[in-house]
Amino acid sequence: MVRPKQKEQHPDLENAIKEVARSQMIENGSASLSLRAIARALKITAPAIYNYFPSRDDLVTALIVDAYNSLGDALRLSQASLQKASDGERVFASARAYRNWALAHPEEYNLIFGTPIPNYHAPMEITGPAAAGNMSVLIGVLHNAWQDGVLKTEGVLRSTPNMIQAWINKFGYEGDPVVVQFAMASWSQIHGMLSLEINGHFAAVPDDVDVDDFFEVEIRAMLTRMGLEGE
Amino acid sequence: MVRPKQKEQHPDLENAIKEVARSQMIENGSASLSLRAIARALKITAPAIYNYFPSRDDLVTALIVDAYNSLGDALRLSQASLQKASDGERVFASARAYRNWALAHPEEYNLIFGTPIPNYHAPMEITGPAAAGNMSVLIGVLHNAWQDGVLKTEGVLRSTPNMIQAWINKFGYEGDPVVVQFAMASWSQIHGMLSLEINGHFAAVPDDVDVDDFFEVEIRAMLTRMGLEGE
DNA sequence: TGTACATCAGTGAACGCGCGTTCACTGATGTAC
DNA sequence: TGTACATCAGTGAACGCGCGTTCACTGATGTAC
Repeated sequence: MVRPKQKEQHPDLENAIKEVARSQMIENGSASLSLRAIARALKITAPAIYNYFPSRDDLVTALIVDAYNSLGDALRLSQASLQKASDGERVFASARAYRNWALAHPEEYNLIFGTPIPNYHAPMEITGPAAAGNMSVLIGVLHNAWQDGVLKTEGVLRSTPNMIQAWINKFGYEGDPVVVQFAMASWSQIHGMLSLEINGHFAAVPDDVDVDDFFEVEIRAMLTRMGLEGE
Repeated sequence: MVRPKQKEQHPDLENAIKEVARSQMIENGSASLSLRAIARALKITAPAIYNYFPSRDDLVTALIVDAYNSLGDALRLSQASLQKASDGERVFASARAYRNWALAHPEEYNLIFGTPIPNYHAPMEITGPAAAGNMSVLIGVLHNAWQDGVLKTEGVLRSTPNMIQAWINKFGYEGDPVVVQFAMASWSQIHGMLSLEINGHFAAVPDDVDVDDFFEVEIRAMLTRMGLEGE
């Protein structure tokens, strides 16, 4: 067999590897990601991948970081076009962007937030900041609302500092801790709905169900709680 | 090597297999469950397992059903001792029971609600009813509150029927659909917090964080929304 | 009570498979002259 | 412009491993007489 010309079939093999890895995660789940299967799909041999990633785990880490950044981009993009919008609209937009990203990239969403991959341990010094970056977008939006004085901070049940303060100590935030609390709460709620939706727990037949409206209603209720009515 | 006396080392091998499977899931994650590893731990040979489970998938299915039932037992147990409690207290108790079960059985929780195991497809006719059974406990608690007339049903944002009605059509419920909506919403919120907590997303150092109070506050806010104040 | 026998849970070898990773290599490419 | 050469991306064989599953078997057990 004639050897194919180098760099012609795959002008950017590193990204091609990640692309194929992503599409194989969609088919078989992220836990069964295989270097040999990726190589087969790209019509190269498995050892060639080692020119780009030192090991399978490094490829997984790269995919995780990409996923965090991709989600972060989507969140930031949702805010970019809303300079004149109300704070409530901004929160709503970020929630929708979060969901739309997750629905468009379910396997990457599970890769980040789902059951950890067996025998893989994410290096916290790499994935930690990437994760916190996304959290910061949500906190930022709520922080704006707080600065605008529209966030409901009085008569609100507050967590004792445990978890909230731990986050602040680690990643830093100057402002009312209730902003972080609300961010965590909103995140939890959004994640809960998405996790159940993506993995088909809202109905016996996964494709049978339209969750859009349920999501909208729940986000609206969340906004009400935070004093950010309407849109 | 002398053959060990049958039925002496493992008087109930079927359950021993499931026990070992559960403990191996805790160590390595449910996705890497292996018949050979289970056999090794039990000091039997792998084919012996086939006397109890026709295939690996059937073992997984049995574990899933067990997990659903175990969770369901915990939920029902939380209600059994509360005959004279308020509706709010009952909802609170079920939420706490849900969380306590999940924290005590994180890998089983992920097995049920986390990323699906690669190359395994749950038979819906078996796992569907098991899942719905647990949902019914939560619906039942809220249904009681509704019958008592304390559930907030006026001025509440309601989902258009899509998803809620699909559930009702499938599993049946006679009463205000808002009860099912609230059940789904509460479930989502609880699941969101637990999924993030169990998989270590609330802090860079998983064991560093006490989520108890955060959980309590969020459940309280949820109760407020549903009109089920106090405890 | 003692003996012959059927049962069937568990064995051990084997099947075909896919995996991550290593290694010496090769040959297309781009560069230096 | 043409030629010699260094580079290094990708190859192909091999490593040791674990997996689910099948199969004919064996021998401890409990039962029937």
